[in-house]
Amino acid sequence: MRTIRLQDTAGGELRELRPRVDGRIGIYVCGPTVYSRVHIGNGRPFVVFSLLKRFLVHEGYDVTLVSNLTDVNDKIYAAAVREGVPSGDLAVTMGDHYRADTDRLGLGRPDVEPLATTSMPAIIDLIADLVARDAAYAVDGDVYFRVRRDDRYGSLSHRDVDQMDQGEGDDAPGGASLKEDRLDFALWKATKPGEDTAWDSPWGRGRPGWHIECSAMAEEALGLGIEIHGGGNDLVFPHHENEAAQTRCARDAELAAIWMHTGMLELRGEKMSKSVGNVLPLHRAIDEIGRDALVLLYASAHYRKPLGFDDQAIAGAQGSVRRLRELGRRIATAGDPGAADAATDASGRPDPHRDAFFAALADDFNTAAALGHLWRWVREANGTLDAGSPVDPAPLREMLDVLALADVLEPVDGHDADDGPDDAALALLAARDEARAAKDWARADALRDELAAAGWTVRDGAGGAELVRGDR
RNA sequence: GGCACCGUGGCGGAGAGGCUACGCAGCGGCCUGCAAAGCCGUGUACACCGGUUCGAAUCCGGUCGGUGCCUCCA
Repeated sequence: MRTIRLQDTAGGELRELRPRVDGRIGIYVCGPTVYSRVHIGNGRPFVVFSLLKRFLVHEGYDVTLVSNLTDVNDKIYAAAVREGVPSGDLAVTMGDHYRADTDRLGLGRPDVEPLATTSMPAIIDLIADLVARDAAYAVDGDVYFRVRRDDRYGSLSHRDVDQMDQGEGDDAPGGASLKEDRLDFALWKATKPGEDTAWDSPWGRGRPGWHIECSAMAEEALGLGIEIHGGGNDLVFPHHENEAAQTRCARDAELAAIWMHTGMLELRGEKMSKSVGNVLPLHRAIDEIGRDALVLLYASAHYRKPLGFDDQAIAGAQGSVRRLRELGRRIATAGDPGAADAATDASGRPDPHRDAFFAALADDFNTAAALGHLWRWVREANGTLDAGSPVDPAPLREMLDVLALADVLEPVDGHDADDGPDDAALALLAARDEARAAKDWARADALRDELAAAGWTVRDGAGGAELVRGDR
């Protein structure tokens, strides 16, 4: 196993990944609040942590990826009222959409996907523990977390509690606050008129606050000191700060060893978010861009950096996928060079590009740098093929597999069953061969145009002409 | 205002004191009847101004511009 280092938001520096139990890694990622279809910005953590899991599995770890769905919350109530449906129904519908949309990414599912609504016992227990420890207090059916009780509050997001306190703004727009301190936040909220779901608790009927559910679900699924806790960097404060504080005060232990945060997607230099209105829904992105190009696009930037999404970037990713496909096709037609170990080339030498690829991933999961090495491999392979030698695709497949892109090497190219040229196309090709033999270039070119219209690209090679599926 | 961070060639995007990735697009060449594909080559790229250094895109200071969070947000 390689030494793997990841940037920890709390420490602000690279931290070595050290499993609590040898060979086992737990990852908890904050998933979406299911009140509408997810967009490609929401998709980034899903992709990043799914790919990270693939990499860790490749490295020999037994990985458990847990990602929750927040299915009770103000936004869901509001959206349900707008649409005139029960909030529980809306959450179920949108949860189903979320799973279906992310399924289409082809990255598999997280191992566990807990729901807030089915985690109530753990949530209530955790709140009760906080109350018992005096880190939380109940008022009129609400329960609040006593922020100043946690002397390390602010350590994750690098904020000073006293400075936070100086901010302005109204605390409770609708009325007087029940909080002892304006920094305190709700663990449990008494049910209000207009809210159509509520659960019994020692403090009365109500529902959990947003932050507490993650502390409870994460601990329930993975225990304390989770190797990696992740999410978008817009969750650092207050969500993750609060999660960390809750667990710390309830358990005298840290919830996570490494806090990993993904950067925002940007459209025209602005964060993509529903409130800005510049969103591209994930399912539409998959339709329009293509699953492979989309995954490649996510992988093309380091996960912590902002990633610009524009037409040229999308076209670039699509072009890259085409090149990969083309190489896969060339390798397949060139024949089997004899199986070699994935870590060595066909002649038994170590494969430096493959090694550099995985080393880059071990260094703060730098998929962008890793791709750079993959492309060098691609270029060399093409050169080998140009020279007439076969190429062993095993190292390439190994690299692409970690990025969930190995399917581009499949000769069948996608899901169409009707692979292979039909008789009509083959007849046109034969006619063109004749015309070429007769040096009737005009006729040969006309036949090539006909083939193109039928969706076939003619490729003249040393072994004669062949037909390749044209680009859309 | 506070905290975190960013400004790299047409676009995307690595890197982080000397070796100036990579992809897409462009241009030139090889190959080809012509193309396509591939290969080779190619671009005054590191916001600006100072400083440190033998040497800075990389370090320090400042300036300008931008982003995120500080309220729900991946």
